[in-house]
Amino acid sequence: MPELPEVETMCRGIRPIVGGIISSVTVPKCQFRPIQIEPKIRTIDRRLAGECVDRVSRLGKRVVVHAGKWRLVLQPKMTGLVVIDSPPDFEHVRLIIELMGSQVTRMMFWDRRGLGTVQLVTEKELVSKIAAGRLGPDALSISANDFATRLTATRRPVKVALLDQHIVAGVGNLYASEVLHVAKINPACPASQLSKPRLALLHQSMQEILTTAIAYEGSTLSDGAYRNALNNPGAYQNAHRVYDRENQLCLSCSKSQIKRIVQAQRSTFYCPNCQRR
DNA sequence: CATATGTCCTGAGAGC
DNA sequence: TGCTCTCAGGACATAT
Repeated sequence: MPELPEVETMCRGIRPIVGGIISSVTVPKCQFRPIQIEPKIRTIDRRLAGECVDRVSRLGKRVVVHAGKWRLVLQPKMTGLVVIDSPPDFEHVRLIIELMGSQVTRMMFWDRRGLGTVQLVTEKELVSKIAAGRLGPDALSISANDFATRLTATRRPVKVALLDQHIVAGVGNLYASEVLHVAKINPACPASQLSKPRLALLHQSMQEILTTAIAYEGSTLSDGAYRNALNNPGAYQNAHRVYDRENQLCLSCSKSQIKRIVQAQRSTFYCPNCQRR
């Protein structure tokens, strides 16, 4: 479940490709259903071959590789990884970029479940097709005021609102639970009913947790799927206070057990004592 | 328009 | 042991 911290770690991990000249972009033979790639791989290869990788950036939960006028947009979704040279295995490698003249000569998109996508677009299309109307401001840089305005515009439960990328981009299921626990806010509380001080605290908790999780290189869960670009696990899972801790004692109050509920068909974990309505 | 639900996919783990 | 079933959730499509 790569979310903002995991995707940011991937971006940082593949930065050594910057300065390299792309020699080829290919899809390896694969026993699984191919992932969604737009346009056809042959077109992508033709357009990118010979282009220099100028920069790598993150757009919400997507990795963007800048090469000349082109933007290669990699969306890991559930189990996708962007790695330099050491994927967890080779059977789930979905895309290979070969490079010349950079510190590293290969970058791969690996995806076990194959829900991830790859798109090649121009800067203009990056905005019109992907960012505009689909992605709110980035969770790391959104101001407290903007965050409060956007979040309180919906009556949905605050946990569900945090997952909506139109409102704020980058928060996913795991960090939404973590952030609400630190801010001591009940996940079922309608976003529109949050008080000013609570919104300010939520904003602060969100940015603190995401920043810390980046420093820890993200969370690797029990399935072990998430890895950084060098195939090493993250460390933030050791700092989780509620996620995947159902029936375990709350680390803050030591009085209640962590509860799991389902909201919008996703698990939410919270402490009924610390996060009262 | 706002909100809710269904869908895609593979592999891990539960239960029999 | 080996089978079948359920579940994990990001983001979009479709329904209400």
